[in-house]
Amino acid sequence: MIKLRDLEYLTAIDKHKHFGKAAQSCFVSQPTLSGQLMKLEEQLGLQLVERHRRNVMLTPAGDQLVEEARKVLQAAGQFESCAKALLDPFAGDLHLGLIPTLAPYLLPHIMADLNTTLPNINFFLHENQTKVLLQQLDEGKLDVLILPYLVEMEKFESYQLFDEPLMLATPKSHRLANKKSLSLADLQDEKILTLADGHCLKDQAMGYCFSAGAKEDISFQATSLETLRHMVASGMGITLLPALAAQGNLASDTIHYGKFQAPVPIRGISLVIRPNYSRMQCVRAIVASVRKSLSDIIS
Amino acid sequence: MIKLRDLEYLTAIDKHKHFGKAAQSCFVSQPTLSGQLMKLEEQLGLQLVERHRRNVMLTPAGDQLVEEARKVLQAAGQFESCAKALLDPFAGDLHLGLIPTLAPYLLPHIMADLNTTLPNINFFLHENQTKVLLQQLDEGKLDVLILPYLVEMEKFESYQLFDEPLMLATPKSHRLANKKSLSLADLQDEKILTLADGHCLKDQAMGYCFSAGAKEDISFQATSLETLRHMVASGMGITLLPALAAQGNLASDTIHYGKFQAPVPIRGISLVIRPNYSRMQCVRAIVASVRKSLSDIIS
DNA sequence: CTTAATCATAGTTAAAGCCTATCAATTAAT
DNA sequence: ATTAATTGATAGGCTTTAACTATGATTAAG
Repeated sequence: MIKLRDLEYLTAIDKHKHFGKAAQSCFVSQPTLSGQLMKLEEQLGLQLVERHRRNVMLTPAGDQLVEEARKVLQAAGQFESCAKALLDPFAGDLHLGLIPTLAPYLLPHIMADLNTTLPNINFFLHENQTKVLLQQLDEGKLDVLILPYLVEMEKFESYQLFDEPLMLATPKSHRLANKKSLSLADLQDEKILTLADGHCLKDQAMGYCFSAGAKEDISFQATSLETLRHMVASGMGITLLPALAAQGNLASDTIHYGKFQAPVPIRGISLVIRPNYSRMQCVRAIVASVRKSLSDIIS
Repeated sequence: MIKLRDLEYLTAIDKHKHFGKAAQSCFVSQPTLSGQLMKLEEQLGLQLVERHRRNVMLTPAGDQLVEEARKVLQAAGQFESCAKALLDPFAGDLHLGLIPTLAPYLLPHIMADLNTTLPNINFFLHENQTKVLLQQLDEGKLDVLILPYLVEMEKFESYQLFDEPLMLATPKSHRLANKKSLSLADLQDEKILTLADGHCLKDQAMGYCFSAGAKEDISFQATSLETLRHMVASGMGITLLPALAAQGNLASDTIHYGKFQAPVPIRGISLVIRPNYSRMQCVRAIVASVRKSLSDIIS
């Protein structure tokens, strides 16, 4: 295998037409350059340089190969400068995965600061259900997930970002809408509207509801939080909504969002990465930025 | 300095996503590849590979650098295949220098066989006076000269090709035109037309003439053999012409070309190269070809 | 719980690259 | 003409490094 150093020696000889000077320009001794060049010639099986006492010149073969050598060295230089540019840990593309019940309500609160804090990171946003996101994270298609933490993620590395309370969304006219102090126990025997299977919010919300003695309304399953919200607004039932979704879009005339007393049902939003993920500095910056952005909103 | 082998390891990892298989494809042991790759990462200061037990993947930086690495390796491959192509000693460009009093009369006799014998050599022909040719040979602008040998060429390497007799060119009406047996002594007291200074033929021809007791006609100097020939044809005098020039273009009605008896004046045509010239096999083939071509013509 | 797979580590060896010192050949100068 | 300087090649020794084998640690799967 050709060595890049040898190509440097060759181009140096071409430039200086003088072994001593060429060696100096390569910061090696003259015998070193002389020897390496001879080895290269032997390896290629052809003479590259005509040696004369007073006068060194390249053979036609040497001339052609110097051209090729320059191309190789240029490519190598590009490799190195590319590596140098990549050295900035706070630059490059970053694929962020979020779940549908979080993305549209969270992103408006965090992207501004993320883009300010990490101006050289290009964020690509991917919205998918937890299972898909984990798969893609594992495959390397995604770099970072932001979603509710589940035990099945223990093989990954995760950072707690914030706890998002779940609120009770009811029609204004509902008996629970005007209750002074609301607790999970109040849900007993209520029928709860839910999202479709696959949304982790459904499992979490229904977990709380079941333990409170409420039941799932199996007559309909919403495919998104917004349809769910519309169903509540049109009086078809009540449901648990994440605080960010409740806060953002009030639909205030028709829906009442009730805060629970302690113990408040929550979902713990975490940032998840592969263990050994290469851009930890970047991850830490994201964690800090999101926590900061959320500290003002979740009180 | 980056090493090409490391780039191969990197691309192999990208291809196989598996250290063992990648190592196998590079014909090294897995620890070797593992270690070299780690060194490369350390050297660049950035992580290229995410290592997991079950799953190896490139970091975004690694992904980009694999692209660069491929370009470098491709350039290196081109270098090597170019060297391979140059391995054929009977291929490539060859710059041949000749003097004006020889080129137009010799080339028609030798080029056909040269092109047949060395089909992959591209001959570039350069016509100049001896002094210029020697300078250009020394500078490497020319590879091979074909010209009359002079002692000042002893620092070069030379191969005798053939002896070209000099003939006496006279008008048909000249007293020497019809002489049965012609010798140099017959030139005594004749005035000889000559070429301009700088043409080595002038010096050689006049050397013979002077020692025979002839004189130079200083009233005019021809800039080429053809003008010289025309001057003879128009009766302005006599001159010595090289046999090849006499043979080719007879101008037979008006000029008589006389052969000298022994000692025949000649110029010894040699092939001259730099000592240590790299393409000796090619040179030997040229020498053989020219000698063969000329053996039929100079008898 | 054990087995297999996979990447990292440790220790060793062989080769390669580099250095200093010196030689040989040539040119330039006294 | 002899000496001094230049220049590329050679010799011998040192250091680095790339390679190997053997082994360890961790995880996934049977």
